[in-house]
Amino acid sequence: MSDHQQRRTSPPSGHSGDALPPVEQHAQQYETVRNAHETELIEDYVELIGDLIRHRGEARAADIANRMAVSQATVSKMIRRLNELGLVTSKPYRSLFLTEEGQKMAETSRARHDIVLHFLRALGVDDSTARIDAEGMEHHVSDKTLTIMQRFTEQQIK
Amino acid sequence: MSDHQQRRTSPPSGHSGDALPPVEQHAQQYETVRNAHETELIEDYVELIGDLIRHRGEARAADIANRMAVSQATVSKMIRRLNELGLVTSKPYRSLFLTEEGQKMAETSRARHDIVLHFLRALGVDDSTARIDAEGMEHHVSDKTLTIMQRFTEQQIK
DNA sequence: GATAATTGTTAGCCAAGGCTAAACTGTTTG
DNA sequence: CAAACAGTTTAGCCTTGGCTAACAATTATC
Ligand SMILES: [Mn+2]
Ligand SMILES: [Mn+2]
Ligand SMILES: [Mn+2]
Ligand SMILES: [Mn+2]
Repeated sequence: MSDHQQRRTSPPSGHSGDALPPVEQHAQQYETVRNAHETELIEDYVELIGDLIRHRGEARAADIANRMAVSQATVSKMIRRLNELGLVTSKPYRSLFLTEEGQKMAETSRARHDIVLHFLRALGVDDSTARIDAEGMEHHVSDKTLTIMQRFTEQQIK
Repeated sequence: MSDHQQRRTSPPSGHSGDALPPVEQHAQQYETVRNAHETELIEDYVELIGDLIRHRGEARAADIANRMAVSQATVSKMIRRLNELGLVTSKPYRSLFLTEEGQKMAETSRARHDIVLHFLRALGVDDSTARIDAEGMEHHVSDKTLTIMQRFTEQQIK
């Protein structure tokens, strides 16, 4: 008698929940998430730099490190990357500036972040929870959903 | 005349938008996101393995690779990690099983995933967009927000 | 203006999560 | 039952994004 298991057992007929999506669609879900992960940290840096400039007049590495709860070395390394990507300009030991492209990204990210944050609040989530959730969710919300969120928030306010 | 810039310039008085949150709160936003990133891939694997077992009777590495759009080598390596974490059991060249702990995680992840997906649909997002957004958002939605989403979905259905 | 404190950089380490190429095992088929 | 095929594993490579420790530059203080 063989100890091999059958290669394809039939699904236990009475299983609950939705069916699995077709392979291609399922694959696209994960791919989209992986792509978002590649850009999200960049976006958060650029957005924060923009916010610091707007609210404080300048963006310094030490402030970024404090606000992100990350070492200064990590920030320094990331700034080099942002530089290479053409998003910020920086001279050694001086504060940071956004390039045209960086400003555009900062603006877009901030707008999206705000929509998600305001949506969560309109939904009834308390401010500090909303801020935490928005920081992560923002990178995974499609433009379509963003539009719907914005409409919802406006409805609630009226 | 010195070419030094002033170290602290005052904020351009007429800046738009919300104020920056206090440093500690701001830091916590980013920390929470970083923590979520450490577990989210693990959760997706475990959840998918659970789904494959439920819907297909077994979970094989090749199926995971196809559904995740990732190489088999990547899956193989990840399975070793899941093993070390005590989430799955596996014999070489055989299909996968979830441990007690793995089953618990699969169940929790699936429940959370479903709440987010159903919420997005209730909000008016089309199915395929909702699926993509939910796959990323789920890992960044707090329990508090999850509860609110669930209530919202139930309201819409009634 | 010398010294102390703060801020920024560099070097070198690590883990996670991708990949390709090559080897190996299990299953199916002629 | 041997060969071909499909599935799995391993080795080795790469990038990202963390860290610490040591050093360098700037700014503040006496
Ligand atoms: Mn943001
Ligand atoms: Mn963010
Ligand atoms: Mn999921
Ligand atoms: Mn997911």
